[in-house]
Amino acid sequence: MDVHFRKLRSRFHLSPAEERFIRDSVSEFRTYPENHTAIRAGEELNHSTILLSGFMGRYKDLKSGLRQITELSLAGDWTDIHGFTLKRLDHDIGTLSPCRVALVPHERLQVMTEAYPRLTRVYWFGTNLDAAIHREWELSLGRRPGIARMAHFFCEVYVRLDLVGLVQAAGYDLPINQTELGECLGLTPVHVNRTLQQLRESGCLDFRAGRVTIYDMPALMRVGEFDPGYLYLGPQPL
Amino acid sequence: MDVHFRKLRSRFHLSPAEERFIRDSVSEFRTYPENHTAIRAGEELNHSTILLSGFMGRYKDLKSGLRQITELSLAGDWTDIHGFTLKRLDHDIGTLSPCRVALVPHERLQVMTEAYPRLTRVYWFGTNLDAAIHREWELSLGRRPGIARMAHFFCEVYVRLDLVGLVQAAGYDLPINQTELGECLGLTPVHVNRTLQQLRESGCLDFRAGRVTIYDMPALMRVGEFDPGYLYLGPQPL
DNA sequence: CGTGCCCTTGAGTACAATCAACGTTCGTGG
DNA sequence: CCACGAACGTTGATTGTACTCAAGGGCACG
Repeated sequence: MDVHFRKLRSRFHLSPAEERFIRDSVSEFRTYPENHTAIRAGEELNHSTILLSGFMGRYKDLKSGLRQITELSLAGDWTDIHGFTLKRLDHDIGTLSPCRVALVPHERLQVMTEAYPRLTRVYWFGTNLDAAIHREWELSLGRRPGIARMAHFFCEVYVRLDLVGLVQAAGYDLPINQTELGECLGLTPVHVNRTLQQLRESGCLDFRAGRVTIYDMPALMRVGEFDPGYLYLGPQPL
Repeated sequence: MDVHFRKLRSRFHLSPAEERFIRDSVSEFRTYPENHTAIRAGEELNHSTILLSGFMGRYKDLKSGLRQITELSLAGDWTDIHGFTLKRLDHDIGTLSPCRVALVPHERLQVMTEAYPRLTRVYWFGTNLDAAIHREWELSLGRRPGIARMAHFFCEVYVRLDLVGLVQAAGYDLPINQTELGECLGLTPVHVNRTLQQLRESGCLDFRAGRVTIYDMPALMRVGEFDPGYLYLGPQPL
């Protein structure tokens, strides 16, 4: 759970009572294998999930089989706290790697909204941050060319992983394949491959075998026109 | 304000006290002209806005001048309640037509989170619904071909306007031009024009002079692969 | 040592962008 | 009242980014 509080504390001060309330709210820990669908669209929900380690994603599919990942969940994130108010999701949630999660019953979140208004606002902020990430991806998918979209994506994941100490000197682990990367970027696997080669040749970045190596972050940010404002980093007023 | 409560009541029961609290929270009514930027990205916020009539949008821009509209706000919607927790936005908010709005100070929303937990959950639901719409647009922008994207868009607006009685027999008013439609769909104006012609020729729909006329809704839904599940229509558990 | 998964490459295609011009409508001012 | 300009819509020609189809290569694992 520490990774969750670490992420929270990067933006907000939490009282001991608030932190204790959340710690005491976990009803169960689980481990999921790679490529496991944890929640299916439409299914009735009575708990939400905190991702402790690994990578999960939100998936939406077309009948044609084409699939879009609409957001990546990283260690420390709620994967589905929006399910607390929505009660069923409009998308699947699945793992991209083996994952460890903590489950929190919705009754506890209900109690939270009644007894811990500040904590409620903190988590409301969290879902609004998710929406901000969705919007940035809409901009990428709608308007950025493939290479900028990809560069922007790697910048975002860099910054978000850095929040929880998962960035090392020259890069980070991202255990997904090129097809899944394409599902994030709205590109076919073949085109992902060719675009990756462009980024490699430009000397910005390498991505292979689930490992991102960044050679030139400023250049990468320039290519992706990356501005982290939408991630609301650092202490927030609230 | 009635249009706002009408939309709320389509999904939730509101107590008289809750409704009164919101009515009493409006500090000001305003009228904006067409094409007015009401909120700029990054600007510090101390109120949120309910759209009473007209059409507004959330805009994100690239340096190149390309622009993406990430969501449309319709009469009855909060345009920026996410600003309550975020305190500044990652996008501009502007009008697509002349608009009438009601402003609610953030102090009142703060009080709401402390005294009206159920109302808080209702509005939290609202921002989660916004995120669901963002996700559906990500799917459109990333994976649907232009014509399906456009058909899907017109279906969504149809359903959302219908909620507040703004759909007439054969269609609805949508006072935007082809360039703005392209900014919603991630298409250039020229391509929007050609795609519209395809929809016209197929007999599904006509869009001209700010008016959408639907000739064959089932066909339109088929073209856009539209399933309204993501709009969480009808009474919600919460 | 296959077999399957993933990555890579090549050739051809297509959807959508770009560039450029022209038409229509409408409001405004001479 | 007509001329003009601006905004918007339409069309044609051309280009290019990204997709499709197809095949081959590397590597891990049973």
